[in-house]
Amino acid sequence: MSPYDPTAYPPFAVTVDLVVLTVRSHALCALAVRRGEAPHEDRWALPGGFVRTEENLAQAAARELAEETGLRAQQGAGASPAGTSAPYGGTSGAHLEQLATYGDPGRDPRMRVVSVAHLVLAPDLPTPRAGGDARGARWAPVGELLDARNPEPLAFDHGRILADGVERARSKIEYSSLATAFCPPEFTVGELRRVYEAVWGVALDPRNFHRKVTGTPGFLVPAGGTTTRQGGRPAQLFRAGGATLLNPPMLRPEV
Amino acid sequence: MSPYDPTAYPPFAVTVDLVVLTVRSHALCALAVRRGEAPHEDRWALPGGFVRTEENLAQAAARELAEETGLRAQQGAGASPAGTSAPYGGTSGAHLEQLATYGDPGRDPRMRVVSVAHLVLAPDLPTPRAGGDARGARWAPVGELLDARNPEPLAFDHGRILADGVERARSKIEYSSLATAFCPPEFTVGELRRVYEAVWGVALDPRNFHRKVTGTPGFLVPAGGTTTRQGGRPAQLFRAGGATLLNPPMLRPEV
DNA sequence: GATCTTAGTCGTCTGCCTGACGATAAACGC
DNA sequence: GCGTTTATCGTCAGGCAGACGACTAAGATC
Repeated sequence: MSPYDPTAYPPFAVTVDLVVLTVRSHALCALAVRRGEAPHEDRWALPGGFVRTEENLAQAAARELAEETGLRAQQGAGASPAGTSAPYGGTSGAHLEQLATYGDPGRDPRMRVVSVAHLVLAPDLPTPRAGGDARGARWAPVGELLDARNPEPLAFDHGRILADGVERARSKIEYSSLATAFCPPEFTVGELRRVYEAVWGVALDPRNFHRKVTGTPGFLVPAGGTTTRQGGRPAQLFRAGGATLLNPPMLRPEV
Repeated sequence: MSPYDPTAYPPFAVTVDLVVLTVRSHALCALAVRRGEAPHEDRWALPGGFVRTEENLAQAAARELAEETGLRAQQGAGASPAGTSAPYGGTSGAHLEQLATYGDPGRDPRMRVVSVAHLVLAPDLPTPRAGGDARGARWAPVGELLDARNPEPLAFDHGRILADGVERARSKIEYSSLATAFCPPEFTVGELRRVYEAVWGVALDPRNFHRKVTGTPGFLVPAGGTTTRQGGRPAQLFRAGGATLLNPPMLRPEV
């Protein structure tokens, strides 16, 4: 077979962009970096970078994630649309799954760039160092980043990508146990509830929530201790169980 | 701003591949084409092709779809992961949404190719003509294409892509009204039920199904006639209503 | 040390939805 | 007419979620 004629197809650059979500102080936050180079120099954007020749898409996303946050990724089913979380028992890894691909001709003024966005769900982390070509990095509440009146909207089409990632996270914690990816290895029912409340932006009944999560087989396993770090009566500590799919799902209240 | 230095990133080719699903004679079928050129010449594959410079990903998918089937696509929310169907009132267009992106380094022996797979749901169509560089085209039951004992498995990683697309379709008709995309503009409750049965590969209770779909506001609107094309008592004809999300969802029986 | 505040946990009740049917209706072929 | 096929309406029991009462156990405050 002869080598493929490179004039027969248009050349593209392929990047990965990351929507890294976490919950801190009762708000859903995303990782944003301040760009250190053109285009959109000095504007906030999602972390990301070019895919290298020898790596696949998930590896590129994991590499960028490690470079920006030091997080090891627990990959879901890779490119699989219904990316299920790999079984794990409370390591400090974050959940990583492919989100969607964005390739409009004008989205990057330099050249034709196709970006494969990935979604990362991580427990609360310290403020990241600015890595690589970024001038700064911060956790920003998604409501603020997506606010149409924000004087510093995200660069490129990253606002759209972030919105898609947030919507994916919101719907996915309904029918999977992925909300535990926002929690430390051991957590209480109340902490898990505050994750749902922050991601959905609603208040949930503590009693019904407790009944639901403790009554779903395989969702939570007791870790054997208690904590009072939230104040009030000591709460039992749990670890994420092996179950990945919630059936019946956790219902998101209407409006 | 100076033009971007093309030596600073590795060049990729970007393609779209299509998982085109339909229901014919009670079986979920996918469109397969016989390749007319290397690599994998004469093997069955999913339809697809290179993305052109001036078009976005959804446009490329719609163009390939038209070239292979003559179908006009009703695009969902494009790259949006929760691609919702555009509102429409019974045209002959098919549903199109982005599925996932596949970019392992060795997936195409010619060069580094990143493929943005799209999912198309279409009503029953005549056997397509072989378009472009294909030697042939056919509707094949997905169970047959994905059977590990099939002596003619799909080329490249198209088996994996097809499996992901089928799983997406199976889960999506649970909580959306997308099953109507498999039906002609006017259809009966029984025809819709046979779509669910073919996609899920299960038998559903006609009485409970009827109660569910007619009781969900906005799912179906009466078209004002009846038909006996399925034999038996005449059935009311319906059109797809405006609702896209089914809440509560249609439950897929276990096992 | 009594009391207040904050959370966590266990129960109860009611309404909605689903699954498993029975029964009836309206066409067709013989 | 009679059996067959498909559509459509009803009934009933069980499961689950929302609303909410009651009790428990820690730290904070007076």
